[in-house]
Amino acid sequence: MPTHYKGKPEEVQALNTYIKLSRAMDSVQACLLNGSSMKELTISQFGTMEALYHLGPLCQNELGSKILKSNSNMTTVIDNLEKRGLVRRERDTNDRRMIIINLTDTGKQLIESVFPEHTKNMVKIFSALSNEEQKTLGDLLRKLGKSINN
Amino acid sequence: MPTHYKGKPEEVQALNTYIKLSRAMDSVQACLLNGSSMKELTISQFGTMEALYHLGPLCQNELGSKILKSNSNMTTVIDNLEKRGLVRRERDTNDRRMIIINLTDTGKQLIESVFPEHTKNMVKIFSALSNEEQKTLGDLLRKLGKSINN
DNA sequence: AATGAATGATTTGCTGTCAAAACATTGTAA
DNA sequence: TTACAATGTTTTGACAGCAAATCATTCATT
Repeated sequence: MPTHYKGKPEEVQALNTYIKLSRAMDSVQACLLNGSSMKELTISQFGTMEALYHLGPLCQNELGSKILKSNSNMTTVIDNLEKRGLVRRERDTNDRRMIIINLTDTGKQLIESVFPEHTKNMVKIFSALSNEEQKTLGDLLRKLGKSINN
Repeated sequence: MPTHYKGKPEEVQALNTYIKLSRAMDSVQACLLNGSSMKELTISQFGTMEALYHLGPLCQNELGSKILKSNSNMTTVIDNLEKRGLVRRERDTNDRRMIIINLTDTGKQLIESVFPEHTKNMVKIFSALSNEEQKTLGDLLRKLGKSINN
Protein backbone atom coordinates (compact mmCIF):
# COMPACT_ATOMS: atom_id res chain seq x y z
CA MET A 1 0.00 0.00 0.00
CA PRO A 2 1.57 3.28 -1.02
CA THR A 3 1.58 6.21 1.35
CA HIS A 4 -1.69 8.11 1.69
CA TYR A 5 0.22 11.25 2.45
CA LYS A 6 -0.45 14.09 0.02
CA GLY A 7 2.43 16.50 -0.07
CA LYS A 8 5.16 17.69 -2.36
CA PRO A 9 6.11 15.25 -5.15
CA GLU A 10 9.59 14.64 -3.76
CA GLU A 11 8.09 13.90 -0.35
CA VAL A 12 5.61 11.42 -1.78
CA GLN A 13 8.37 9.85 -3.84
CA ALA A 14 10.72 9.47 -0.88
CA LEU A 15 7.99 8.01 1.34
CA ASN A 16 6.94 5.60 -1.39
CA THR A 17 10.51 4.51 -2.05
CA TYR A 18 10.93 3.84 1.65
CA ILE A 19 7.73 1.78 1.72
CA LYS A 20 8.89 -0.25 -1.25
CA LEU A 21 12.28 -0.85 0.33
CA SER A 22 10.67 -1.91 3.59
CA ARG A 23 8.12 -4.15 1.88
CA ALA A 24 10.72 -5.80 -0.34
CA MET A 25 12.95 -6.48 2.63
CA ASP A 26 10.05 -7.98 4.58
CA SER A 27 9.07 -10.15 1.64
CA VAL A 28 12.58 -11.42 1.04
CA GLN A 29 13.07 -12.26 4.69
CA ALA A 30 9.68 -13.93 5.01
CA CYS A 31 10.42 -16.01 1.94
CA LEU A 32 13.84 -17.02 3.29
CA LEU A 33 12.33 -17.98 6.63
CA ASN A 34 9.82 -20.22 4.87
CA GLY A 35 12.63 -22.29 3.44
CA SER A 36 12.85 -25.62 5.24
CA SER A 37 16.48 -24.88 5.98
CA MET A 38 15.43 -21.99 8.21
CA LYS A 39 13.28 -24.09 10.54
CA GLU A 40 16.19 -24.66 12.87
CA LEU A 41 17.78 -21.23 12.97
CA THR A 42 16.58 -17.69 13.28
CA ILE A 43 17.88 -15.11 10.82
CA SER A 44 20.36 -13.73 13.32
CA GLN A 45 21.53 -17.17 14.40
CA PHE A 46 22.05 -18.06 10.76
CA GLY A 47 23.98 -14.86 10.03
CA THR A 48 26.17 -15.41 13.04
CA MET A 49 26.97 -18.98 12.13
CA GLU A 50 27.48 -18.15 8.47
CA ALA A 51 30.02 -15.49 9.38
CA LEU A 52 31.88 -17.91 11.66
CA TYR A 53 31.76 -20.62 9.01
CA HIS A 54 33.21 -18.43 6.27
CA LEU A 55 35.65 -16.36 8.35
CA GLY A 56 36.65 -18.76 11.11
CA PRO A 57 36.53 -18.06 14.87
CA LEU A 58 36.01 -14.39 15.64
CA CYS A 59 36.17 -12.18 18.66
CA GLN A 60 32.61 -11.45 19.76
CA ASN A 61 32.93 -7.71 19.28
CA GLU A 62 34.41 -8.20 15.84
CA LEU A 63 31.64 -10.60 14.90
CA GLY A 64 29.07 -8.02 15.93
CA SER A 65 30.77 -5.43 13.76
CA LYS A 66 30.76 -7.74 10.76
CA ILE A 67 27.07 -8.54 10.93
CA LEU A 68 26.09 -5.10 12.25
CA LYS A 69 24.60 -6.09 15.58
CA SER A 70 25.03 -4.35 18.91
CA ASN A 71 27.18 -5.79 21.68
CA SER A 72 24.21 -6.61 23.86
CA ASN A 73 22.36 -8.25 20.98
CA MET A 74 25.41 -10.39 20.21
CA THR A 75 25.44 -11.52 23.84
CA THR A 76 21.85 -12.72 23.53
CA VAL A 77 22.23 -14.43 20.16
CA ILE A 78 25.43 -16.18 21.23
CA ASP A 79 23.84 -17.19 24.54
CA ASN A 80 21.15 -19.01 22.59
CA LEU A 81 23.55 -20.61 20.12
CA GLU A 82 25.77 -21.74 22.98
CA LYS A 83 22.77 -23.14 24.81
CA ARG A 84 22.03 -25.23 21.73
CA GLY A 85 25.60 -26.45 21.50
CA LEU A 86 26.19 -24.78 18.16
CA VAL A 87 28.98 -22.43 19.26
CA ARG A 88 31.51 -22.28 22.04
CA ARG A 89 32.80 -19.24 23.85
CA GLU A 90 36.52 -19.17 24.63
CA ARG A 91 38.28 -16.42 26.56
CA ASP A 92 41.29 -15.07 24.70
CA THR A 93 44.50 -15.92 26.57
CA ASN A 94 46.33 -12.77 25.50
CA ASP A 95 43.54 -10.32 26.23
CA ARG A 96 41.01 -11.57 28.72
CA ARG A 97 38.51 -8.91 27.81
CA MET A 98 37.96 -10.75 24.54
CA ILE A 99 35.85 -13.81 23.96
CA ILE A 100 36.50 -15.86 20.82
CA ILE A 101 33.45 -17.50 19.32
CA ASN A 102 33.95 -20.88 17.70
CA LEU A 103 31.54 -23.05 15.77
CA THR A 104 31.25 -26.45 17.40
CA ASP A 105 31.27 -29.61 15.27
CA THR A 106 27.51 -29.72 15.63
CA GLY A 107 27.26 -26.12 14.53
CA LYS A 108 29.52 -26.69 11.57
CA GLN A 109 27.48 -29.66 10.44
CA LEU A 110 24.27 -27.68 10.76
CA ILE A 111 25.44 -24.65 8.79
CA GLU A 112 26.94 -26.96 6.14
CA SER A 113 23.63 -28.72 5.80
CA VAL A 114 21.40 -25.63 5.60
CA PHE A 115 23.62 -23.26 3.64
CA PRO A 116 23.18 -24.87 0.19
CA GLU A 117 19.40 -24.67 0.34
CA HIS A 118 19.54 -21.18 1.76
CA THR A 119 21.72 -20.14 -1.17
CA LYS A 120 19.38 -21.87 -3.59
CA ASN A 121 16.44 -19.98 -2.11
CA MET A 122 18.33 -16.74 -2.40
CA VAL A 123 19.06 -17.39 -6.09
CA LYS A 124 15.42 -18.23 -6.65
CA ILE A 125 14.22 -15.07 -4.96
CA PHE A 126 16.54 -12.79 -6.88
CA SER A 127 16.00 -14.56 -10.20
CA ALA A 128 12.90 -12.40 -10.43
CA LEU A 129 15.43 -9.84 -11.59
CA SER A 130 17.80 -10.22 -14.51
CA ASN A 131 21.55 -10.04 -13.92
CA GLU A 132 21.53 -6.48 -15.13
CA GLU A 133 18.64 -5.57 -12.89
CA GLN A 134 20.32 -7.15 -9.87
CA LYS A 135 23.43 -5.17 -10.63
CA THR A 136 21.44 -1.95 -10.96
CA LEU A 137 19.54 -2.65 -7.75
CA GLY A 138 22.79 -3.37 -5.92
CA ASP A 139 24.42 -0.21 -7.24
CA LEU A 140 21.48 1.97 -6.20
CA LEU A 141 21.33 0.40 -2.75
CA ARG A 142 25.05 0.91 -2.29
CA LYS A 143 24.78 4.50 -3.38
CA LEU A 144 21.94 5.04 -0.92
CA GLY A 145 23.78 3.34 1.92
CA LYS A 146 27.04 5.15 1.25
CA SER A 147 25.34 8.52 1.23
CA ILE A 148 23.76 7.82 4.61
CA ASN A 149 26.93 6.54 6.22
CA ASN A 150 29.00 9.60 5.26
CA MET B 1 31.16 -6.38 3.70
CA PRO B 2 30.24 -8.55 0.75
CA THR B 3 29.73 -12.24 1.20
CA HIS B 4 32.88 -14.32 1.57
CA TYR B 5 31.09 -17.25 0.01
CA LYS B 6 32.75 -18.53 -3.15
CA GLY B 7 30.26 -20.30 -5.31
CA LYS B 8 28.54 -19.96 -8.65
CA PRO B 9 28.30 -16.39 -9.99
CA GLU B 10 24.51 -16.27 -9.68
CA GLU B 11 24.80 -17.45 -6.09
CA VAL B 12 27.37 -14.83 -5.20
CA GLN B 13 25.28 -12.19 -6.94
CA ALA B 14 22.09 -13.14 -5.12
CA LEU B 15 23.82 -13.22 -1.73
CA ASN B 16 25.48 -9.89 -2.39
CA THR B 17 22.25 -8.29 -3.52
CA TYR B 18 20.61 -9.53 -0.34
CA ILE B 19 23.42 -8.07 1.78
CA LYS B 20 23.10 -4.74 0.01
CA LEU B 21 19.35 -4.72 0.51
CA SER B 22 19.74 -5.57 4.17
CA ARG B 23 22.49 -3.00 4.72
CA ALA B 24 20.62 -0.25 2.92
CA MET B 25 17.49 -0.95 4.96
CA ASP B 26 19.47 -0.89 8.20
CA SER B 27 21.15 2.37 7.23
CA VAL B 28 17.91 4.08 6.26
CA GLN B 29 16.21 3.02 9.47
CA ALA B 30 19.14 4.00 11.65
CA CYS B 31 19.24 7.39 9.97
CA LEU B 32 15.50 7.86 10.47
CA LEU B 33 15.79 6.91 14.13
CA ASN B 34 18.49 9.52 14.62
CA GLY B 35 16.10 12.25 13.61
CA SER B 36 15.02 14.23 16.64
CA SER B 37 11.41 13.53 15.71
CA MET B 38 11.96 9.84 16.41
CA LYS B 39 13.05 10.31 20.01
CA GLU B 40 9.53 9.88 21.23
CA LEU B 41 8.31 7.00 19.08
CA THR B 42 9.64 3.70 17.94
CA ILE B 43 9.45 2.83 14.25
CA SER B 44 6.43 0.61 14.77
CA GLN B 45 4.69 3.12 16.99
CA PHE B 46 5.27 5.75 14.35
CA GLY B 47 3.97 3.51 11.56
CA THR B 48 0.89 2.69 13.57
CA MET B 49 0.11 6.29 14.36
CA GLU B 50 0.85 7.43 10.83
CA ALA B 51 -1.59 4.89 9.44
CA LEU B 52 -4.28 6.00 11.89
CA TYR B 53 -3.57 9.64 11.12
CA HIS B 54 -3.90 9.25 7.37
CA LEU B 55 -6.65 6.62 7.24
CA GLY B 56 -8.71 7.41 10.35
CA PRO B 57 -9.70 4.94 13.07
CA LEU B 58 -9.12 1.33 12.06
CA CYS B 59 -10.01 -2.07 13.34
CA GLN B 60 -6.93 -3.55 15.01
CA ASN B 61 -6.77 -6.50 12.68
CA GLU B 62 -7.12 -4.26 9.64
CA LEU B 63 -4.41 -1.96 10.95
CA GLY B 64 -2.08 -4.92 11.33
CA SER B 65 -2.76 -5.94 7.76
CA LYS B 66 -2.01 -2.46 6.50
CA ILE B 67 1.33 -2.16 8.20
CA LEU B 68 2.16 -5.88 7.87
CA LYS B 69 2.41 -6.82 11.52
CA SER B 70 1.07 -9.93 13.19
CA ASN B 71 -1.94 -9.86 15.48
CA SER B 72 0.11 -10.51 18.58
CA ASN B 73 2.61 -7.81 17.67
CA MET B 74 -0.21 -5.31 17.12
CA THR B 75 -1.48 -6.12 20.62
CA THR B 76 1.90 -5.22 22.09
CA VAL B 77 2.45 -2.06 20.06
CA ILE B 78 -1.05 -0.80 20.80
CA ASP B 79 -0.69 -1.69 24.49
CA ASN B 80 2.31 0.60 24.66
CA LEU B 81 0.68 3.41 22.70
CA GLU B 82 -2.42 3.14 24.87
CA LYS B 83 -0.28 3.20 28.00
CA ARG B 84 1.19 6.49 26.79
CA GLY B 85 -2.23 7.92 26.07
CA LEU B 86 -1.58 8.20 22.36
CA VAL B 87 -4.33 5.86 21.18
CA ARG B 88 -7.61 4.61 22.57
CA ARG B 89 -9.14 1.15 22.12
CA GLU B 90 -12.89 1.04 21.51
CA ARG B 91 -14.93 -2.13 21.14
CA ASP B 92 -17.00 -2.12 17.96
CA THR B 93 -20.72 -2.01 18.80
CA ASN B 94 -21.79 -4.05 15.77
CA ASP B 95 -19.21 -6.79 16.08
CA ARG B 96 -17.77 -7.14 19.54
CA ARG B 97 -14.86 -9.21 18.33
CA MET B 98 -13.45 -6.05 16.80
CA ILE B 99 -11.57 -3.30 18.52
CA ILE B 100 -11.38 0.06 16.80
CA ILE B 101 -8.15 1.96 17.36
CA ASN B 102 -8.42 5.73 17.58
CA LEU B 103 -5.74 8.36 17.89
CA THR B 104 -6.28 10.47 20.98
CA ASP B 105 -5.91 14.25 20.81
CA THR B 106 -2.48 13.85 22.35
CA GLY B 107 -1.60 11.26 19.76
CA LYS B 108 -2.83 13.42 16.94
CA GLN B 109 -0.80 16.37 18.15
CA LEU B 110 2.31 14.23 18.44
CA ILE B 111 2.10 12.71 14.98
CA GLU B 112 1.31 16.13 13.52
CA SER B 113 4.38 17.54 15.18
CA VAL B 114 6.82 14.79 14.18
CA PHE B 115 5.57 13.92 10.72
CA PRO B 116 6.93 17.00 8.90
CA GLU B 117 10.47 16.44 10.13
CA HIS B 118 10.22 12.73 9.49
CA THR B 119 9.19 13.49 5.91
CA LYS B 120 12.01 15.99 5.57
CA ASN B 121 14.48 13.35 6.76
CA MET B 122 13.08 10.87 4.32
CA VAL B 123 13.50 13.35 1.44
CA LYS B 124 17.05 14.04 2.57
CA ILE B 125 17.92 10.37 2.73
CA PHE B 126 16.56 9.56 -0.69
CA SER B 127 17.96 12.70 -2.31
CA ALA B 128 21.15 10.66 -2.59
CA LEU B 129 19.37 9.26 -5.62
CA SER B 130 18.01 11.25 -8.54
CA ASN B 131 14.30 11.13 -9.34
CA GLU B 132 15.02 8.68 -12.10
CA GLU B 133 17.11 6.51 -9.81
CA GLN B 134 14.43 6.53 -7.11
CA LYS B 135 11.90 5.46 -9.70
CA THR B 136 14.18 2.68 -10.96
CA LEU B 137 14.88 1.51 -7.41
CA GLY B 138 11.18 1.51 -6.62
CA ASP B 139 10.34 -0.42 -9.77
CA LEU B 140 12.98 -3.08 -9.09
CA LEU B 141 11.89 -3.46 -5.46
CA ARG B 142 8.29 -3.79 -6.52
CA LYS B 143 9.18 -6.37 -9.11
CA LEU B 144 11.13 -8.32 -6.51
CA GLY B 145 8.34 -8.12 -3.94
CA LYS B 146 5.63 -9.04 -6.44
CA SER B 147 7.53 -12.10 -7.59
CA ILE B 148 7.88 -13.32 -4.02
CA ASN B 149 4.26 -12.74 -3.08
CA ASN B 150 2.90 -14.71 -6.02
C1' DA C 1 -32.10 -23.57 19.20
C1' DA C 2 -27.85 -25.93 18.87
C1' DT C 3 -23.45 -26.81 16.89
C1' DG C 4 -19.28 -26.14 14.50
C1' DA C 5 -16.44 -23.11 11.58
C1' DA C 6 -14.49 -18.81 11.14
C1' DT C 7 -12.80 -14.53 12.88
C1' DG C 8 -10.58 -11.01 16.06
C1' DA C 9 -7.85 -10.25 20.07
C1' DT C 10 -5.02 -11.84 23.88
C1' DT C 11 -1.82 -14.81 26.17
C1' DT C 12 2.20 -17.70 26.36
C1' DG C 13 6.74 -18.70 25.21
C1' DC C 14 10.61 -17.47 22.93
C1' DT C 15 14.03 -14.76 20.41
C1' DG C 16 15.75 -10.33 18.81
C1' DT C 17 17.08 -5.53 19.29
C1' DC C 18 19.14 -1.49 21.37
C1' DA C 19 20.82 2.24 24.80
C1' DA C 20 22.69 2.96 29.07
C1' DA C 21 24.90 1.34 33.03
C1' DA C 22 27.99 -1.70 35.24
C1' DC C 23 31.89 -4.71 35.52
C1' DA C 24 36.47 -6.60 34.23
C1' DT C 25 40.58 -6.02 31.75
C1' DT C 26 44.14 -3.63 29.17
C1' DG C 27 46.79 0.41 27.64
C1' DT C 28 48.81 4.83 28.36
C1' DA C 29 50.61 8.75 30.69
C1' DA C 30 52.55 10.84 34.61
C1' DT D 1 53.45 2.37 40.62
C1' DT D 2 49.24 4.76 40.20
C1' DA D 3 45.43 6.77 37.97
C1' DC D 4 42.61 7.32 34.26
C1' DA D 5 40.97 6.34 29.60
C1' DA D 6 39.68 2.95 26.55
C1' DT D 7 37.92 -1.50 25.33
C1' DG D 8 35.11 -5.84 25.54
C1' DT D 9 31.28 -8.15 27.59
C1' DT D 10 27.26 -8.52 30.45
C1' DT D 11 23.25 -6.79 32.73
C1' DT D 12 19.16 -4.05 32.98
C1' DG D 13 15.12 -2.15 31.12
C1' DA D 14 12.26 -1.58 27.46
C1' DC D 15 10.13 -2.55 23.11
C1' DA D 16 9.49 -5.50 18.90
C1' DG D 17 8.36 -9.61 16.60
C1' DC D 18 6.17 -14.09 15.69
C1' DA D 19 3.86 -18.88 16.13
C1' DA D 20 0.78 -21.46 18.58
C1' DA D 21 -2.71 -21.83 21.84
C1' DT D 22 -6.62 -19.85 24.00
C1' DC D 23 -10.71 -17.15 24.62
C1' DA D 24 -14.77 -14.51 23.05
C1' DT D 25 -17.78 -13.45 19.43
C1' DT D 26 -20.10 -13.96 15.02
C1' DC D 27 -21.78 -16.57 11.13
C1' DA D 28 -23.65 -20.46 8.74
C1' DT D 29 -25.81 -24.79 8.72
C1' DT D 30 -28.93 -28.13 10.35
